[in-house]
Amino acid sequence: MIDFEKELNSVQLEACTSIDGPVMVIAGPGSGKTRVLTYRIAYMLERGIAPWNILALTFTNKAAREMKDRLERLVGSGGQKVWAGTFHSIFAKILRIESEKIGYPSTFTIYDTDDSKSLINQIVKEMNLNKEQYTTNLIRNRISSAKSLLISPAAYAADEELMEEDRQRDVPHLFKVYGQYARRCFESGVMDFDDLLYNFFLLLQRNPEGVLEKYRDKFKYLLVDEFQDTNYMQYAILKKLVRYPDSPENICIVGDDAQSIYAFRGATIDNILDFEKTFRDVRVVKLEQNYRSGKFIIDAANNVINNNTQQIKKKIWTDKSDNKKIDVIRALTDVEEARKVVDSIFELKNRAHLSNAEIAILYRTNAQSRTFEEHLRRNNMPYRIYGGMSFYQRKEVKDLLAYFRLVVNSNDEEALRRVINHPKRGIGDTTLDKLIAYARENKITVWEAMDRPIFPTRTQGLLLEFKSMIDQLHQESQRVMVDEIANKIYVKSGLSSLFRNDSTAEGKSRLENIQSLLDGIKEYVENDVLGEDEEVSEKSLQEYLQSIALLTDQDVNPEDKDFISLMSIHAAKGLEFDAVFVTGMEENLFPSFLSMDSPLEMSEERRLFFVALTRARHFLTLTYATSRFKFGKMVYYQPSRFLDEVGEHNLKAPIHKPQNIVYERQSKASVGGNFNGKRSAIPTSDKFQVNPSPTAAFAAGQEVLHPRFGKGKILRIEGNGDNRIAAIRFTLTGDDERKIMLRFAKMEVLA
DNA sequence: TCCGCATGCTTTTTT
DNA sequence: AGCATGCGGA
Repeated sequence: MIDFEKELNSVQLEACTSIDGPVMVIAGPGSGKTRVLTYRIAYMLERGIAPWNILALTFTNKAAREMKDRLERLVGSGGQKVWAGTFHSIFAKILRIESEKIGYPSTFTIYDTDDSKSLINQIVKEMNLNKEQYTTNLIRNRISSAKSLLISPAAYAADEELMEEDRQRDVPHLFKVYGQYARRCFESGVMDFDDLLYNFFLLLQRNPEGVLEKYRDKFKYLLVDEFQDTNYMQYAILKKLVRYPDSPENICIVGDDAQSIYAFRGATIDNILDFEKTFRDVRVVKLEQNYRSGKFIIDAANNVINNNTQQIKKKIWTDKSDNKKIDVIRALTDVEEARKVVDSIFELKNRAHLSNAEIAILYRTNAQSRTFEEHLRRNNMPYRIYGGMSFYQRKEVKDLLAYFRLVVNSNDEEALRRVINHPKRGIGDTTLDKLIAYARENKITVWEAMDRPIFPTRTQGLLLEFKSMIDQLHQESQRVMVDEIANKIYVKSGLSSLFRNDSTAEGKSRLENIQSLLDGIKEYVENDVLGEDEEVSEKSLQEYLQSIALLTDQDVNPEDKDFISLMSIHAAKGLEFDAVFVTGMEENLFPSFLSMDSPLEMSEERRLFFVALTRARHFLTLTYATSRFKFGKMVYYQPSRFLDEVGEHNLKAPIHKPQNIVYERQSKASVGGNFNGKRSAIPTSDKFQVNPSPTAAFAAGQEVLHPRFGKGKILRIEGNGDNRIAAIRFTLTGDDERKIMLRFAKMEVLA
């Protein structure tokens, strides 16, 4: 029996025991959020709720694992039966069971970001579009944003506003790329990361009585962690599961609007605001007591976040007497910054006896890790960089995995393209292009095209040889254990002899990586991790692939645990360390130059800084350099505005302000391109805070505020009923007028 | 078809 | 400064 009253403070207790009906827990940093989540589940189990009726969703595998571990410690093995995992992994698991209902094979494979990009490039090439305009990232971001707003290719093409945006960006045919991309994924039996959510939504949408009812009935209690990071689509899925006539609406969302740092990825704070409106009688619990950081850190964090206007009112506080002030280190260059940080780490270790594992170096962009890495290595200090290339993204690992994928799902086009001529077997680009073109013309998959007699005998022979090898392996994979088939694929593919004949240093390290991949598979097979549910128990190659497709580098556990952590602030969310260095505190770097002319993006940067500050338990150091190398060139920087917001009384010493330096104005890159992306004077993401007025309220002559275009004047109104269109002249956009469909627009009448 | 070298481009943040 | 891409030669 757990003594809930003893182990929780009164607010935490309330959050844990209010298990019926909708609950919103606003949890400040370090307020015992994970504790609440796990104790809440434990409480439910004690009350006799079956573990398989509980669904707990997180964003990262790490958070899910931590929740499961702590739950197990609390309630024993019964906790394993709770459905706890990331949005992506849980939905993937269900999709695998129900895939046929949306026309997918149960053997569907998953495209990672690189595969998606590669397919997009392929399509752009096939459509003869100019790739200077149709850049991969732009297209990918647009497609991804569309999906997270549940906009299908057809709906995209029909959406005048999106089409207008694409014309503005000089990519009027983007909708066709989206259509082709979606079709190709579907026909290849693959899903990208977004599809795992998007298709799950479709699954529920299209099968109201079969599937939707089943899962509504199954998941009687929902818990959602980091709710502030959910996007429209994720929230829509949650509502599907919880909102229906006579639903008990047992959903508990946990989040903190002050820690919302993924708006760029489509996460929207509106979800938190909407939650209270959508669900009736929401019980709101605010966890404000911080058990993590010293009082100067807490005060600094509060000072910083108070510079943001829009937020749910709360103030984090601590009763800790920790009296260590925040240190600020100024350096002349990025190299000196790294040196001083390393010096400071030495000092901390000596003076406060910290172990490496209790120290973290954080930065805004991953590129900044390099100098720190060099200095740490030079000083023989163990470190680990998160957010670089994950193990599974290494070329040699991906190559072998691509073979696995092809064996599981022979229609996986990207896997095929990757391995068909690796190792070299005389099937070059020309052949491959022809094959793909033929498949498209005849509306068959590339795999099916391979045994059509369209090539000279020699090429045909090579193709057939390859095809029958994969076919054979596929047959075998049905009978044999995963580790055995994995080894067989490694040998039969020719990769094994390729590596064995490579005696260079890189070759050796590649071989080591392959070996540890194969070892990992063996471990996977032997490790009898019970599936969360009896429905999925048999271990297939497909299941293995699915389990690793969703892993990030944070999920690979190193042998030696005592290392200094280097990571982006985004990656640090949810973590805490005794000593934290927040580096690169410079204007245009943090806050990023990309956020400079948008108040909304600036507040996100500030929330990011808030997250950075609150990672620290005792020692917090902010560092900045007045110059650093960028693309081989020296660039000068000014100290970040955020340094001033911390409050001087929280600092060990006042900030040294450099004088008489001419700062270079940075230019903006024109990449980006999700709906939050930006380019030219016309913003493409919401930049203005708007209180939408009802559609009927608009009339000619009014001054209005549009979330993206800013202030404008309504020249006239055209059409009527649902199709009323306002012709508006916006100050910002510079053109004569813009037509806005009032039914969709979220505009506010100002005067 | 394959390999080597020159060129130009990069930088948010990530499940 | 480093990496991917593209082009030309074998």
